[in-house]
Amino acid sequence: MRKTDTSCPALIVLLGPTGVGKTELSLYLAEQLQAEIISSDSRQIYKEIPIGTAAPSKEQLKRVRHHFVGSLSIFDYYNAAQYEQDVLKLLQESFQARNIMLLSGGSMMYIDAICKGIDDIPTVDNETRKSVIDRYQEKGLEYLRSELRLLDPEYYKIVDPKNPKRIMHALEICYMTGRTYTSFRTQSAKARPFRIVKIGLTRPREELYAQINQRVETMMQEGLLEEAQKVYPYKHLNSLNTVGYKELFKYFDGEWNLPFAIEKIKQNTRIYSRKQMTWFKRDEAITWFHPEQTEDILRFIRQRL
RNA sequence: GGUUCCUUGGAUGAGUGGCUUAGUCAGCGGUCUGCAAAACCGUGCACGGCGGUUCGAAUCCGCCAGGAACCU
Repeated sequence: MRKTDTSCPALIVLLGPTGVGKTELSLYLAEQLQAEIISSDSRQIYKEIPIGTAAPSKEQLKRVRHHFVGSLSIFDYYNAAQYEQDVLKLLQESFQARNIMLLSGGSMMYIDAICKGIDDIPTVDNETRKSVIDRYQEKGLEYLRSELRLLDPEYYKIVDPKNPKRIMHALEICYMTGRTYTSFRTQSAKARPFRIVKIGLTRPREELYAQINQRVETMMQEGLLEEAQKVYPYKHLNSLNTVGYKELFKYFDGEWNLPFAIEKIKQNTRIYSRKQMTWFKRDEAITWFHPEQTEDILRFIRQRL
């Protein structure tokens, strides 16, 4: 019954750790399925850093229409909730002309934002953000915790007590809205007006690591160093708190030599890929394939359309 | 040839005669609802070799091996 329900459009989600081979496969699938690609990559979205984020090349972008690749500047503020809104809006329009779209990427939280939704929490304004950061720096984590215990005892009980980011965010919301952070948390997935088919790409660890190491070498040949040099003056930006850049910034700072920095890029990319797998593993809706099983994947998708 | 010093887990690096033996990084596992390629948590692995002293040594002594500095 479900497989013949063509009235409901489908979003194919192609996910997996960095370097596993999503980009190439996504092009093939999109062509076969006549779909457009929505990138779900929190860094490829910035136009100034295509090399180090392994964004699709100009040629690849020509083959299939892409969205959210190079569409922002590193100076823009962006987050998963905005991404959710933007993609939902795009999907609504796209599904009028076609029945299938392909979401491809590895940013765990961005993918979940589309598939499950994010709670409706107001965006934190700059003053609030700054004041909370200041308090943290002046008075420390312990102080923030005691504040949270007062303002939102319920969240205080479950929050990771050593993670400043989580505590600060909860406080930002409390200060800004005068309500508890808990009151915004629904902890439930939102319904979507389209079907979601999740395909995970994976490969044996040695294989993935070899691929990652190789890709870093390629990036260097393609000019990663120059690209990093250009954005070096803005290294404090969150968008540049990114593997491949933060290591080269240390090289520019004179802290590391270049070969060491390159090794670190490889290592940190491997670490990142592992974290991605940790996140994806618990999602039982994902069907896993090796990236070379292209025909199996295509068949799998078609069975569900 | 002589004198002195060093030798700790994959890397780095503290340390004390016993109180199960640091820390950091990597490795491995995990958390995750607003900067997420972020932030955070958990965890295996050792005291160069052989003897001796001692109730007990990685910590003291001897010899051996490897390394460093200085002297003739």
